[in-house]
Amino acid sequence: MTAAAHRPATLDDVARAAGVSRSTASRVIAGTGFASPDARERVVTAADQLGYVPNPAARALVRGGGVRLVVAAAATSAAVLDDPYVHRVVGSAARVCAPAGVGVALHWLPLGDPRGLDQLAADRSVCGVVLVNTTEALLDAVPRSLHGRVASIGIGSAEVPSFDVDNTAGAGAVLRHLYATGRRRIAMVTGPAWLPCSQRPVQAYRHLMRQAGLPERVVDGDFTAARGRAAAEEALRRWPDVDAIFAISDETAFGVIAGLRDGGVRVPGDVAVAGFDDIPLAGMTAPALTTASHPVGRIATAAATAVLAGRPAAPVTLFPSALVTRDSA
Amino acid sequence: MTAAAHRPATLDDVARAAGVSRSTASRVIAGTGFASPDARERVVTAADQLGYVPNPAARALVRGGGVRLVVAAAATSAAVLDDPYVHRVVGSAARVCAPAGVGVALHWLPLGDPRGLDQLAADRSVCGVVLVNTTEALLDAVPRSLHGRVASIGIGSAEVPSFDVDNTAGAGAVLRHLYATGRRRIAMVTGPAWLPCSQRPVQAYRHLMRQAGLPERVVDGDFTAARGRAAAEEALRRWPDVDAIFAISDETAFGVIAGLRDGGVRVPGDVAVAGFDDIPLAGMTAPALTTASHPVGRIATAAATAVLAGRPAAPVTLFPSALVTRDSA
DNA sequence: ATGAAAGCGCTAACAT
DNA sequence: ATGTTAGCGCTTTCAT
Repeated sequence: MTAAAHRPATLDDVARAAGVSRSTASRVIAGTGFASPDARERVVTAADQLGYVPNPAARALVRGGGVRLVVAAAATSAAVLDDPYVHRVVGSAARVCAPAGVGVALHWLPLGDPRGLDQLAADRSVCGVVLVNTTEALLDAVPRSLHGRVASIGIGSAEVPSFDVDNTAGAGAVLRHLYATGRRRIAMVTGPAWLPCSQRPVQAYRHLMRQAGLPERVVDGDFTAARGRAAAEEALRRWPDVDAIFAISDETAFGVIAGLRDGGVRVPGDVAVAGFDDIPLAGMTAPALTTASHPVGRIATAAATAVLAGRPAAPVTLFPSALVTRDSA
Repeated sequence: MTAAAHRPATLDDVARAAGVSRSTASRVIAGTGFASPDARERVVTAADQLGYVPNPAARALVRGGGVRLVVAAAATSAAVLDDPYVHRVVGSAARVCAPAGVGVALHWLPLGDPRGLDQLAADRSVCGVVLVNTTEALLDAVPRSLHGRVASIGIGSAEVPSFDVDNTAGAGAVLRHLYATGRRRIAMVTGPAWLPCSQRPVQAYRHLMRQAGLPERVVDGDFTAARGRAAAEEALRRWPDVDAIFAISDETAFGVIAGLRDGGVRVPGDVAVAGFDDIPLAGMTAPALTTASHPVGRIATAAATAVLAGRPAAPVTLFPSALVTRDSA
């Protein structure tokens, strides 16, 4: 139960203390194979008396299992390593992996050069990979040897299961809400053009606008608040009659609101603004932000769990996006 | 350079391909010991021809190094495992550890029961521990065997080096700013009472107020925006003449602003509000939040680096807190 | 049901 | 300078 031995106990210590062979001790500790009730009892007792904790590294070595799950984030720059969203994925993964004795590592995959994946595949200490900001090129670059132990938060492929929020439906709900509340000249601030999963809402937007006979007004964004601010100015300049702006991230939406304010435009009086994600602060600002909530933690957890399990997951797992109507739209 | 072998190459493969012994190959790969220029050349060539990547788990096993750095967060509930701040620490740590082949794990240490630390100490796959939300009790519970490979983000002890922002100076700067801009009835919303590092700003507050002959007005907080909102109402009720509120986290500050707004109080006209942390959104809201910026990423990076290095670090490393004056105060 | 023995991939004395 | 040898802590046939 206790015993903070200076030198951590090994399985050998346990076996010796229990008066059995290492093999027997291993069987009962790992819960595999047979052992007499008597032996089992003695091993368990010895183990927690010595404060024994199995060494996952040694275990992984012999089983060929690996001790690290790596979160590989594609991006144009290494700044992605400081991204809050990525950190949230890493945190969730770390939480899921800890009980299994698996640690999480964070790698940057330069956009044009997905060779980093080969390294990861060749590293026997890597038990699996969770892709973030996945692109088609990245998917194509996934080595065969990673099949079955890789997952994508974002788009997927035949070999790489996808875990993602239902962006299309989510964007649709936001847009429909804007329409239902009387907005007819709706602009959209997008995510980075190279990021497929951020294009989906754009497609939904274009589709819906066309269908409703409304003008399509898209300005490029990059998820940041600063860009949102600039995007608002641009929107105001190009389309003075704009009455709603849908930003593809809450950060951007807050930037848009700031930009609108700079331009003397009232929100939601003159222009409604909606975000996407529902970050914790979304409900605290003035005006409180209308947005769609996304279970990022659950998505990351599911992806990491699937990779950890090592068996092929469903090709696509979609998580619901839920409209949250507050004051800004 | 390439070669996505189906079975990842081992050191043996490299040695064989290079026509040398495993030891020689090991020496040149690990960069330790001697090797003739010729041998070195051949090993290097063979290695990258085979796409060889060393197995950190095997390496750790023989060197007794460990393959996981664990971030251990003390808290009253497991909810801490989802905390954005903790995730930020984990993310930063993961980034630092990745090149060393070390993964990061996230553990919750229940407040009253720090025995989890013994487990971590007994786990030979754990190369070190970074404590978050450190308390005195936690510090006392750090097993001797962890000494030299543990660090705290927060308070430290003789055995556990501390990496923290200079809370006292930071709070002082904020408070002085409030005073300099004419505020005289300043209230403070604290962090959780059990968290030592959140008490430091409170002490600074009390000290400064006393020194200036100003009343001390403290209301308990817990870092959340919801609590900030309630705290604002409470402050308004207890001290109708309050003219400034200093919240110990930006989230809380936004809650305070919301609460003030609920009460029909203008910010900063009637009451100035200052936060603490400078989260990304702090500059985007209306009013933009006056706060103090804290290099959380750098702190986490320093702590993880120290643990990874394994040699005793300076007892206390203080990071500067920088006042950021915006609109709210 | 249990033990003996081999080996996962690597490093580090110790020889040579 | 290089190879030989012995493990690191564990699981897993294979005998018994």
